Amino acid sequence: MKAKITLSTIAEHLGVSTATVSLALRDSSLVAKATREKIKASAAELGYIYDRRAASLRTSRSGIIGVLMHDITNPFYAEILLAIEDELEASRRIFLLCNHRDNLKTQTNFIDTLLQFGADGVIVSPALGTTAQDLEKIEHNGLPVILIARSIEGASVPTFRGNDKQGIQIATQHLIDLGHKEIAFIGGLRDTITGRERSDGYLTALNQAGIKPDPALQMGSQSTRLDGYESVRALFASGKNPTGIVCFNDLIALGVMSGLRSIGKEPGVDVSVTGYDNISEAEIFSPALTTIWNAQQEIGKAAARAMVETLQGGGAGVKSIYFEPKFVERNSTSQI
Amino acid sequence: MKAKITLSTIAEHLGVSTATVSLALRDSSLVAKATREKIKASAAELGYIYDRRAASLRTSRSGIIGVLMHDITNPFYAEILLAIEDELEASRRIFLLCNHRDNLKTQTNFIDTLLQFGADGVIVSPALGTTAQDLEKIEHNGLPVILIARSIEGASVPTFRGNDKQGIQIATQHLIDLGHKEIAFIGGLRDTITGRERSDGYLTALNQAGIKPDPALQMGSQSTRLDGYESVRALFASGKNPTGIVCFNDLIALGVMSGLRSIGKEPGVDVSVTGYDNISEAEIFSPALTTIWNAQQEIGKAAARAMVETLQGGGAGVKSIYFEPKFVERNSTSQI
DNA sequence: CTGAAAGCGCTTACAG
DNA sequence: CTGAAAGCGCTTACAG
Repeated sequence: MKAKITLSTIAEHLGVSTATVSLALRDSSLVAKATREKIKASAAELGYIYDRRAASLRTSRSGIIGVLMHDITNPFYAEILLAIEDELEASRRIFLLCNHRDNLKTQTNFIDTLLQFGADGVIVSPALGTTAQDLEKIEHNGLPVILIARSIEGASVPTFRGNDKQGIQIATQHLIDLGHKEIAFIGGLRDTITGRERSDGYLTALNQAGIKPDPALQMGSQSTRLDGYESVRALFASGKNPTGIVCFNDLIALGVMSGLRSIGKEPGVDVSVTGYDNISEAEIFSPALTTIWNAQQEIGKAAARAMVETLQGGGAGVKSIYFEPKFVERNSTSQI
Repeated sequence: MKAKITLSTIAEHLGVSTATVSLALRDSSLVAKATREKIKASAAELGYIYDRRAASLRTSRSGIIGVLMHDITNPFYAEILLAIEDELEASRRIFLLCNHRDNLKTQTNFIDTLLQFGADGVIVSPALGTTAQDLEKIEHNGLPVILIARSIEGASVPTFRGNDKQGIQIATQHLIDLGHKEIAFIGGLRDTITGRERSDGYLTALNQAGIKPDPALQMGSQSTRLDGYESVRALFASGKNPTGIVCFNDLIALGVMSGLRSIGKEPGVDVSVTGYDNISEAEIFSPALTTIWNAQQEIGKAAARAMVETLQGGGAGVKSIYFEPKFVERNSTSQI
């Protein structure tokens, strides 16, 4: 371990001031080109490491964007994250990631940490139970907030997500068009906005088709493969025999298809299954999953852009966007 | 947005010094209990936010641990991460995560960022092409390094991973014991240490059984579901007809099983498939995957503990561990 | 084009 | 038990 190299080390080394070194390293035209080159060369040679803590303390800008998500192991969020990453990279900002798994305490702790590090802004897919006041607290401390995937009632922050009710309605209608009458809806927590809206879309489609919804066919849960697997097994074990299943998301659908196989039913043949999101795996599963694209790439890109714009002072122009879902038909659904 | 509340705001407010406030907020017994209480109450009331940049600048400790991984969407790494998270939480440290996707440049950039923020240490699953010198550069800047999942030749840093050669040998032997003779090996990059060791384990088992390895049955690749899916389809399309497939990891195996189905072959019946890692999904896929447990929970826990120990000055006692793989038999393999 | 000086918000000897 | 003062490593007016 070596002694720390700072601006003054370089300044002394070359007989200039730290102000000059600081400006030169940021390539300011205030410093003569020759001096700049000399300083940069010296910095590289000495192995100088820029101290962001000091700089951030002085400027009160940190270049940090906090990103909070439910579950990065869910490809839907991973794909949003990729898009954010691509977008922020161009702006030379870095992001701190928190996987809160719908735990409000984890979310709160992380936000406190962001505040302590002087983060510039936060993009958040809010944990269950997040209130408009929670978001106001962040904004009150000077950080712009942007919501993705879930909206919060009463919050006046830009929000980027899909039109969930419409999306699930399309999926349900697709099964109805194929002749299905006993259609289950599996996954999603009813106390989230997405859970409610998707449930709504399902019920609306059934009602429009004159099918009476059966509460025993509606099973809420978290949204992992395991939840789908267990729910569908429980459903059939309870004596129900739906021929179509609308799933809250693709992960649930993949779990449901595995669960169906485990009880001797072939998905796409014996039971039709729809997903939601269109994660990349949907295409390569067998049977390939009929699903609804949930605009994850667009959501990530729009959120990151809106954040950068806001930080550059153009936040007034940022508007919430509800992306149109797109239907993707594959092999997991068929005529009854 | 309010004016910033600092130690001096509180100090002025109560007519004490900032030194006293600083000590009181960290609950130092140097400050009278009554004073402490008063200060804490005032801090809470004013909405004081501790400035870690300033503190870290002063103490040159940041409480940040960097964690670098190939791919957090791979549950193997996600499960390691969970274990690290649990362990670090207890020590009041936070971690910064980087998903480098085997891109050396992404890794380098992130490490530079860590250095700039004055991180205390780094736990890394190194990107392809990382050298012992790269790690030395980090240590040279005062950060202890701990490796997980992959080791680096010539590096003298603590490493926590499984015994890969042995693990794959067990899987291959299992297929041999079931009577398979045409056994493929799919996935993994041969230029990584894990890729080489697992390939080695496969070849060793075949050789011991007197089976001549066929190069056309060995397909290296990245390690996603999609890679498994495409590889197995290409393999059968090329005219080969293995009855058993040893996969580099579980994700590959899941992709392979989907790929088999897509060409009309039933995994576990027509073709036996083994995985590696034992991620949670292995158990709920249909057929449930026969695989090798790769100690991910243990790896994460050991790495985080070793890091905390090192930072507390007990690093001399930290030794590398190669965890024993465990065979888990399920339904994706059967007698030929 | 370059330098001297102040200050961001902490913590830590040191003095009393 | 409490306070005054220095200093961590930057950046930014300001002066020349």
